[in-house]
Amino acid sequence: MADVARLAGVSSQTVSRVANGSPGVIETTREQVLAAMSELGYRPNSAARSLRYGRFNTIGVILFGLASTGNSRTVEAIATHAAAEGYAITLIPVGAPTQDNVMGAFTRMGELAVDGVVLIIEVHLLDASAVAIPPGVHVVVVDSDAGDRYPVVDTDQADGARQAVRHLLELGHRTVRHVAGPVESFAAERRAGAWRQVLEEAGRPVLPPERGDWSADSGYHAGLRLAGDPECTAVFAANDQMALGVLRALHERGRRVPADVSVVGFDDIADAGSYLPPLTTVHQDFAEVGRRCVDALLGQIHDEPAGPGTDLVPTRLVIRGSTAPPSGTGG
Amino acid sequence: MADVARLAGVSSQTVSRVANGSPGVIETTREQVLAAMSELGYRPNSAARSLRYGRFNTIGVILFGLASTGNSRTVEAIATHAAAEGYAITLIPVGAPTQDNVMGAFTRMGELAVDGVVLIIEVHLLDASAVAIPPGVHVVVVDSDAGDRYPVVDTDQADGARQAVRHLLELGHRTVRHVAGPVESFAAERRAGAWRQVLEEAGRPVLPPERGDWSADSGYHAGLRLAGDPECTAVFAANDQMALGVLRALHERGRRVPADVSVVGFDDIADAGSYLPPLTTVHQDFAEVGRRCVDALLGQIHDEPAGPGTDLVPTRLVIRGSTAPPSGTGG
DNA sequence: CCCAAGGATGTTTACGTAAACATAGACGTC
DNA sequence: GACGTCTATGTTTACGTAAACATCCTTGGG
Repeated sequence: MADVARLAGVSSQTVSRVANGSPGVIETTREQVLAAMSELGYRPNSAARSLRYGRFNTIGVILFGLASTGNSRTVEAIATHAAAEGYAITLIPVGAPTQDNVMGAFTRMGELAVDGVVLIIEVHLLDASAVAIPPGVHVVVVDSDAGDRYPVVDTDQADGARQAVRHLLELGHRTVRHVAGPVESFAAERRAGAWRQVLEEAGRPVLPPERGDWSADSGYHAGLRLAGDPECTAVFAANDQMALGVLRALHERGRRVPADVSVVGFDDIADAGSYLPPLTTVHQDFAEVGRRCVDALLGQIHDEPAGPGTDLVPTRLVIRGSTAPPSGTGG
Repeated sequence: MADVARLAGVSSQTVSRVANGSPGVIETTREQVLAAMSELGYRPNSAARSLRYGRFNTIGVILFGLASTGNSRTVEAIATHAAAEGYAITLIPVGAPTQDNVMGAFTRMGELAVDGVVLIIEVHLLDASAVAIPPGVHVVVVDSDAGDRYPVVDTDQADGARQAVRHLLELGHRTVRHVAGPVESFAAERRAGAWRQVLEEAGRPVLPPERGDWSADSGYHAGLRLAGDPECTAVFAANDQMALGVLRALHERGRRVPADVSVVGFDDIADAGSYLPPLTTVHQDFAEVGRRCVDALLGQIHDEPAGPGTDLVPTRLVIRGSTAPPSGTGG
């Protein structure tokens, strides 16, 4: 900056004014400064700016991985929306969901140049770790039941699951089997809970859910078990990838979808419409989740008080070709 | 920091020494300082540190979106590996692959607190934009033909495609149809080029490729066109999602896979093994790509000279259930 | 023609940290 | 016991920026 000032024959303060578009710089001077800036390839030092302003204009995102569809799409939405607001995104990956790793992430985050953090990890892991979120760091949590302690933004998991199960019951299925996600996942538990609740309210039998790990492969193995049960005519899988595995298992065992068995997924990932058959599933608006996260965080950063509470983004059932009334045998 | 020093009864320099683990601090003093630090909840200001050191310990990643499987997995690998090296990742999303947007991303990057950048965007867009990478910012490019100007890390697209096409020819197919990715994509062009080359070398007819946009839906439409051609017995899709669409189209048109038509994909995404039938595909090692990006970038940052050149990560054909010799009719 | 007002620009200072240098005390050696 | 040496700690300074304040010049009115 000093070099630019020297070359342009002005003071560094004037350079600063030009760089920030402050008023009070005459046109000819501004042009000289701009010329000097481009000649020297000057670019402002953001570290010095941050030091001066006390802000980083950066949001941290702590997560376990981008592998899961939901995470990567939420992160993308956060990044896009934050960029529009002049904020950058710093990714803080946590290797495996262990206590040590979560602790490590928070330690690192403490040293990180962020004004706020979006947590896309299970908060009970946070509680288990003896690490508190550093005071002064603003937080928004995604996919969690921590609404009593933090501002939470989440898809309305329960309502989505209810729509899925009700759809199957309305088609005439006697009951609905469930392929659940891992117990550690709050979203998985919410979906399973809503599934159970709808069945109980309707007075239908509730068979124990199969348990998967979100992967298509785990869905396949769950599907093989379900395919062995001739009574099973409707399956609600906790995500689309497990639903894909279920479809494969049913196909291999000669059970037609949807003629013999109906299948519903959750997420509405881009590929779901191309499955065999195209998958009926619950659409999640990941972009909206990301957007609300950023808005909530920026609100906090800009000193708007933000207490705990849960902000639920609605879901919508997308009916495709994997669901139909049960065939004659069932009723 | 001054407060900590005052509370511990030492100078700020001693606090700094404790914070950085520098030698020359006696044990009792260190403990006093640590006690004061935790009492006051002190955490170092990374902006000041960056200003002092002239480094940010941060790597920027510029990309179009996380939607594509490859991108999100590469980014995840970059983030993980960078974290292990003490670097954070800043995500710089570019809305759409337009010249303006790319320019904007680079302008923002110029102001960003990064020591280096991984570019996961087509470099010809960069060239088209009248924006140069700011001098002093180190760059590594992924998925590009810019090996003559920048260090490039990439999957060995051509070899992967060759393996796929040769596999189909070796099974006895007369020729292989191709569902290509968008023309703007270097990876798509590389795969298409290798497909054509193998066919020409083998003296087989080269029919015009179908063109998709990576999505399963575009693969579906391409597949519908191919399904209408009874001569078509083997399809090489430029990615797994388009292959999924092709599978669906063939299924709808009553062409069995692999009995009537063999299909090969590219990427080996997690779900590929659960398609109907499980997809034969080319495995890409995204984690390795990410790792090499970080290594190359850190090498540059640490003043190891790094000229242009392309670092290719090998691929591997994964044979599953979607390929077989052509049925009697073909020969 | 002089002075007040206001706009353009320069000067000083502080942000939080750590390197470089300075100091002061302890210890060993002859 | 005096001197050099080493260790623990303190003091000064600079990193690049922008707010706050100071200065200078122009302009217009009396």
